[in-house]
Amino acid sequence: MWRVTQGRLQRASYHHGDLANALTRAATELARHGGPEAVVLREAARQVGVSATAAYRHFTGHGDLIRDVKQRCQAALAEHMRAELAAGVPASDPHTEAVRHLRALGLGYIRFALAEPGLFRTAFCHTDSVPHEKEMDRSESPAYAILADALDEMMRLGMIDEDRRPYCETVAWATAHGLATLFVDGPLADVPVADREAAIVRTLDAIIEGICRPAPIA
Amino acid sequence: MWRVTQGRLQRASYHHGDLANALTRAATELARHGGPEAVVLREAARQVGVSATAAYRHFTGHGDLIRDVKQRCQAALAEHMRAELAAGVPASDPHTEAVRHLRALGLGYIRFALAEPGLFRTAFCHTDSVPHEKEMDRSESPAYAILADALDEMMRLGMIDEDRRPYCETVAWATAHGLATLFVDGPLADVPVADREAAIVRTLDAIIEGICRPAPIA
DNA sequence: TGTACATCAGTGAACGCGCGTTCACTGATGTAC
DNA sequence: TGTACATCAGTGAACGCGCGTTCACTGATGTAC
Repeated sequence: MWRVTQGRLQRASYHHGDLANALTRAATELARHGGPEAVVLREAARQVGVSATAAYRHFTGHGDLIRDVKQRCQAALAEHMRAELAAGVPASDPHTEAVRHLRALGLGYIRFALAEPGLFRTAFCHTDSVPHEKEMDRSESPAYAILADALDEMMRLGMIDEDRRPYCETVAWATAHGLATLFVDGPLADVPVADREAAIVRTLDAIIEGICRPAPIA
Repeated sequence: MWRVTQGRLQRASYHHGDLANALTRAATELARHGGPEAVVLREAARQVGVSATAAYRHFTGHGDLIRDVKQRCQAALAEHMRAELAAGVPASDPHTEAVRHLRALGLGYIRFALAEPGLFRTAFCHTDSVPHEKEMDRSESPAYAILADALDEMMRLGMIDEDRRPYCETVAWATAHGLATLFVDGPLADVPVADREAAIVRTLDAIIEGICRPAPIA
């Protein structure tokens, strides 16, 4: 599909063959380095070595392109969480194992945000939502499913009371998300790494306790 | 300073008298309705009824203007939190009162975000940080001080162990911030109001417990 | 009390930029006969 | 096995937009004498 001519990389054929993917990939790379603002249709085309107009054969426009990029970023986040979970050592005690799951997901979330701030910001960037076109259901996200499973398991083990089970996903998600955005994007971006790490551990500890324990406070 | 001539509001004098403030106020109004992207120097000048060039007598440029707007937004958030706290009934029991403080601050944070999404997003918008110009110290924020005081009080009352006191501000902040951004900006923007309210209550409960209780979990 | 003059705070026209998008087009591909 | 032709996937030039910003300017204000 490509060949080197006079020291320059050129397309061998007039037709690209996989332009839609190539554009999305290039646009994702732009997002990686500059966040959602950097996702520019013309620049993506430039990177691929194609005229800007060519993009319109595969996307209805800029909004269509960035939607794809956003989904890739969300998928990358989910994959990172899954990997963090897989990297740990399973515990034999089911209680410990359930907590490990929760902690790994939270840590994976935050680690991804810190490692790939551009992709993270893009995954949650503000796009003019198209009301008739359905938003990706969060229950379809593999990471969300793992989280829900971990919480279900905790309930089955008696670590979470049945009446306190609802909305636990949101509790966990909000905590990880807040931590990530404050450190990546926000006012806590400048705190020293050691403090940041301590705050992350402390926060994950606190939220796990908050989810697990019954409520003895008025 | 202003008079009505032929049914149109016109400046009575060539000099405005308070243009810097007027521009910041107009720009904040833009932020209120459209978030940080809507803070456009030319539009602010238009709203005030002044040429765009006039702004450069009072701001070095667009970045300077939006920095001021951002600070206003942060101040508005802090004020909202303070008001939420003041609106509640103080409890005689110091334990209950300390918890009330924590909850009111969190609730004020989230309520502000939901009531004024544009201002909230602007308060935390990504601005090219000027390294030599010092970022506003968060300990200067009145809301942050109230939070820290509430946590100190809890420690004094024995509700928080001394060794678990550090980073509690971050724990609380992250939770409220995550909740706010997910609901305002993010993937949870479409959940029904009843679910949203329940999730908020549940999350605040959980985080307060997570902060207060000692850790019986391995 | 008046007047010259420096300074301050506005004006309007214009520039350059890069974007998303449209247009009329052309080269490549595949299919019917 | 060739060939006509519809269709697909690219091209390059151009448009309009609104922005931030600069320029040379002018009207208003205040101050020294």
